[in-house]
Amino acid sequence: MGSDEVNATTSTGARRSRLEPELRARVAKRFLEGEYRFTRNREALVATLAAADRPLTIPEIGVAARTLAVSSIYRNVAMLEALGIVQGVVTASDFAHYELAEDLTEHHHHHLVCSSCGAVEDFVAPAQLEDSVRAAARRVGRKSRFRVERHSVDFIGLCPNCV
Amino acid sequence: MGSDEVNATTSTGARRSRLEPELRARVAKRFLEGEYRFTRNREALVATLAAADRPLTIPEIGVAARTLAVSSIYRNVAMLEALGIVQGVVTASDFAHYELAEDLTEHHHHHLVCSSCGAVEDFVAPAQLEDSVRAAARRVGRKSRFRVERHSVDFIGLCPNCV
DNA sequence: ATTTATGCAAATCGTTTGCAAACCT
DNA sequence: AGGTTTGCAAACGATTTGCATAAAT
Repeated sequence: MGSDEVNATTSTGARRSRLEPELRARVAKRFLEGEYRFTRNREALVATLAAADRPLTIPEIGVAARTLAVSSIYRNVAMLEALGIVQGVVTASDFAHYELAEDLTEHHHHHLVCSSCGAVEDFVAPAQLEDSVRAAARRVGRKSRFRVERHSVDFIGLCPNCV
Repeated sequence: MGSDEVNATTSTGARRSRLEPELRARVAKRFLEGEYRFTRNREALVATLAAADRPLTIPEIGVAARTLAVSSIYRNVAMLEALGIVQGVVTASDFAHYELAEDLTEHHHHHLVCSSCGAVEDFVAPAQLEDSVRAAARRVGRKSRFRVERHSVDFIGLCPNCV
């Protein structure tokens, strides 16, 4: 079916970069509140996600933090997600994608999802769209028992590589 | 017009119903164009999805079409997706969810996705939201090489069952 | 009669988990 | 020390696939 290649050498932004102090402090705080340790590996994982300009898969994270065992990446990503530091992005890809939570990045955005290869790109929506989405969310909250926590607006189509 | 439905039917909402003739004809046409056979099992599968008011998982489809082997459901759903009859819905659930394609249902809608249990409900968005989304989609088409085919607006949160 | 669809069971592969050694405070 | 974290390998489970049989045209 889907040839779902994740070429990890594409532009994922900076190489093994350090975490900016301010972000580092905020992440460290959440770790300590959760009574977890802020190890070098975990810092590298967060730094990798912070440096990327799009959600990354576990294999992609593994390339950037190659000292870390794959199983540990899975474990850490799950923990980071529980701590609200990382957020999963669902796509049709074989691999799950992860990105930093928005309250850490201060950068509300949405995704362009390729229906062919599952690749994900970020994009920032016009203010008008955000206003409409928020209004609709409030309305759902009024009309049903579903408690809306956040929203996602995805544009699904074909990325440049898939024509 | 005024009623955007947030139908929360019980977990197994689909009854073994027959396919309405008009829809049946349109689906059958696509099968023949694809040189596939419109078997009783496949008709039952489409009927099950048509009768549901939300995207279903493969196990849920299996309950409604219990004569069909699970592997055949997977195979048929994949084929239906390739034919554009069925559309996958990505959630955090362990199971993929599927629904009839929108050009068959004539019923454009979006989803409330439970972040806890992965359940999915349909909801119809206000016209204003749809206008904003379409405008943003056009803008993406202009500003990038990504070819937008469709969009999805999901509200993620907690369903009534998950408090 | 010939081609396609189905059922069954085995294989696949991303992800999870158990456990002993390595690590942090 | 007393705990947590890590690596390794084995386990897990949703989905896929090979092949012989059944059904459709």
